[in-house]
Amino acid sequence: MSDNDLESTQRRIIEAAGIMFAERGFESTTVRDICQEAGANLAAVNYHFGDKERLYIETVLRAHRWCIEKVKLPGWDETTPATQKLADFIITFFGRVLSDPGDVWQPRLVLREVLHPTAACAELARSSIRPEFEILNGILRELLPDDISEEELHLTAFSIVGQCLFYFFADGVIRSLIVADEYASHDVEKLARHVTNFSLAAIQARANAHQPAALLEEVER
Amino acid sequence: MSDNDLESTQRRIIEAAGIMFAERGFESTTVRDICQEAGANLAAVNYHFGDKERLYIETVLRAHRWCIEKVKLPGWDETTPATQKLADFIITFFGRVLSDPGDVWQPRLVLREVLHPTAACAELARSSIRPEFEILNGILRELLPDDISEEELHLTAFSIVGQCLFYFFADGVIRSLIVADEYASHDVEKLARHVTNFSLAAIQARANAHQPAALLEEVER
DNA sequence: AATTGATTGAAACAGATGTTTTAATCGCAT
DNA sequence: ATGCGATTAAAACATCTGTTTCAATCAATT
Repeated sequence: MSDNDLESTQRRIIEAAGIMFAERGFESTTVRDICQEAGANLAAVNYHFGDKERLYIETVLRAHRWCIEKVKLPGWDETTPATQKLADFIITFFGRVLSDPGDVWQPRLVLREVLHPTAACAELARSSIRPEFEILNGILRELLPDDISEEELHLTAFSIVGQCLFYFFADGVIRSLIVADEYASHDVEKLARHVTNFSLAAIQARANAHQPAALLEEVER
Repeated sequence: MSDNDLESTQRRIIEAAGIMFAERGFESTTVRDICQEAGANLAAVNYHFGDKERLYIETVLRAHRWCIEKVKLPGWDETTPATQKLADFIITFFGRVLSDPGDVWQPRLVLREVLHPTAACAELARSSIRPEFEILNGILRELLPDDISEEELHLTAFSIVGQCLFYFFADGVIRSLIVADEYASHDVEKLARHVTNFSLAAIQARANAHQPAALLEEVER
């Protein structure tokens, strides 16, 4: 009954449920499938967790704690350049997006819940995503001109996470658009490098255009 | 019984089904809900369409035809600059992504099917998305250096559509991250302008970096 | 007006799914 | 060994959902 008993029925159920919830969602996953996969009796879910929804909440909470524990940003100090922070942020983000399904299901379940919150976990979804958003905004504030509007800051942040998340939610589309070899060659480092270069180029162009922009207009007149 | 009879039961069922399929997906939408919303009898779906799946296919096919008809790229000629083509592509793409749910459900249903293809419509999803992908690749080939790799071309295309689609699939997240006024101020023109500027800046930086890159390496040695 | 085919309405059916019940079994302290 | 609480097993239950059935109704034609 210990929480750390790797062979306990609860553990096996959480593991099976996590994989299936992450892959097919709450509604499309049946209690029977979970129990069969976990090698447990049909009544085990209700006995150990009360009902299916409480099992789901428990699974999402554990997945969230797992992510906080395992997928961490590296430590920064005051000498770390903002460009490095952005690169770190993006590669960490990709670590979740591209986690192997099946083996590591926790980030996928959390991402699914964040993108399409269940009523039960809506609050967790909000509270888990906001700090990351603020970290990214902080990095971008260092990279962009001081007088940038909050709105443009947010649009820039959305552009970055949008690029990353695309590989998560459009995985099937990507697989059908490019040849198998190219798809297989996608990995965290390569994709993170592309998104970092692409975004930094756009950000630095925006930063450089800030002051000279007025001058250029003068010239054109 | 006419296909254009706006008051026919088929029409009302397709309209109700489209809205609900687009919003909640195939599995989470029940035949009973559709018929109630359409003011039709429970047996109407099976009588007019055979079964629920064939109703779904018919609804997706009509939505797809509607999109081809209504959401079109403007005409280009050989004098149209590639930057303009990219701007056109992005704003057209946003026209689908940000369509008003409820009133205009067709683009959302097609997007949903493209991102998470049902077995029944997988082929349609693939065949409808590939031409758009090739159009975007063509535009990017004009903007990027000639010797760009296919892979980098594709990654750049993914960066652009990823930014656009983010506003589609992460709508709930966005709403919870920014204040209501800012969310309400999002419209097709503004978002398309941001994504276009962001992406063009990144692309042009990449184009300019192409030749000088080797020189810079020389200098560093 | 009568007939015929298409459509609609109401009820029932069959299968799947979450939950509950009740008895059997296991682990362990006494 | 015994008794007891925790766990598991098997079956049944209740509800939901897609589908079918069959009679009633409607619309158009003769």
